[in-house]
Amino acid sequence: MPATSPQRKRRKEARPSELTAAALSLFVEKGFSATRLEDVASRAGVSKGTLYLYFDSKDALFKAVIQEGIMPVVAENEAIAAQHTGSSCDLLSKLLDNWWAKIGLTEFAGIPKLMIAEARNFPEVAQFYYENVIHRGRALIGAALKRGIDTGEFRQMDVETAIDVVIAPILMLVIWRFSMGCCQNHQADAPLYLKIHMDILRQGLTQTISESQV
Amino acid sequence: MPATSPQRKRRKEARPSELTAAALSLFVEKGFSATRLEDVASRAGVSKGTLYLYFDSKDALFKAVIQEGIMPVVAENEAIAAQHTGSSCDLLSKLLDNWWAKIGLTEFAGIPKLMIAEARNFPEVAQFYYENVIHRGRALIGAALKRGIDTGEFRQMDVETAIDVVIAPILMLVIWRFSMGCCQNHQADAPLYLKIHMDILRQGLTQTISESQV
DNA sequence: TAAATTAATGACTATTAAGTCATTAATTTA
DNA sequence: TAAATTAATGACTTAATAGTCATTAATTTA
Repeated sequence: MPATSPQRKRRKEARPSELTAAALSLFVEKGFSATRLEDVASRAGVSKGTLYLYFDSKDALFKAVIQEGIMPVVAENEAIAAQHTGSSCDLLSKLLDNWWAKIGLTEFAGIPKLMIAEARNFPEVAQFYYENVIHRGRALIGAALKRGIDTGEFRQMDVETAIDVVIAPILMLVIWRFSMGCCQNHQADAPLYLKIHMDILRQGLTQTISESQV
Repeated sequence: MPATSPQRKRRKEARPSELTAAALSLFVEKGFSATRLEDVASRAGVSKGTLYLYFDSKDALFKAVIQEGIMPVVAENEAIAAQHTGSSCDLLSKLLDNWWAKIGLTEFAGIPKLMIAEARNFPEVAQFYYENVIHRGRALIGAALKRGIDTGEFRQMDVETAIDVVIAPILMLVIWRFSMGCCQNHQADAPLYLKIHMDILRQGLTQTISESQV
């Protein structure tokens, strides 16, 4: 009778999510290219061979991380936008708040930096991320801006370009944290940063009385 | 009498700048880590051994690229700020214009993305870049904002945070071009983008009459 | 409980690239 | 022009790491 637990455990169901969790941590910490699959496996408590039992390649592992953790948040935001009634500025605020809670405050906040860092060297992965996250995210902001212009809440503007101006400071905040952030002692105060960004945007986007009279 | 030119040329003076030029191209194209020094050497028309004759390591080669191409532009902008008379909004515009001409429109535009991508894995390089480029650049924008607040041209704001909001869209523009840009057919229209950014900023930063009366 | 199944292993192959150094050849000096 | 100097070379060493596969052992089925 073996009093000790067996050296190997067979846990077919639990492995994939344990592996994607380990992968997320390491991808965010080291980047995609610099993460060694042996480290992912060992953090998940299995051998490298086991990892390849569940994921065909490093690319496949990464796609699983995105599918599991980020795509559901995009879907949530699409639902928020569909249901929203009220000002367009409030809608922008709501979308930002949800993204901040589910991505900005979690380990997933490291993914935008990772994508920017590795997109060119891993075009297939980049394409997947673009179609499933970026494209849909931009469409959401674009629709909110267009809605505001149509109701007269926002002034006329080139929507595609304004999307970038709206998104950029928020992206930079998380990108910074996972890159150059290590160099400065002064870490940006995120809530204050987001408030100031929304303030500048609110005043910058809003139609002034003189404009509306033209 | 050898009619053919010699197989080897000894060109001690020209090698360093030829090597940094080749390095810049490849660093920007592939990233720091993924660039092979053998490729840098061969693009510069020499062997790998020769590269090591002039630069002790990959890190040293990168530092030379920054020192030669980016630090002079930072110095130019410091001079522009020191000499400026006129509105603070115009000063911001001038600084942006010079940066755009010397960095944004050249191969150096790829460096911000590179730094963000590799800072964590190459902390020594990141520290060098932070001290010599980022810190000085932020100080310039911060001084311009403070000047505007002091004269009453801009409203009261947290300067450190506002610096980020001012810089972020411009950084994202070049970061995008060298990363996810490959995924979308619609390349952002840079001049239009910069104009819209300055417009939103102008209105977003400016003190309104109601605020000044408080 | 014996046989069949399959989850898990880790040694192995193949490849890539940083950095070294003994050798070679262009150029300068005597 | 012969000797001394030094710029340039590229084969070599060393160290990673993605992905494979024959073997092992936990679990299920008969």
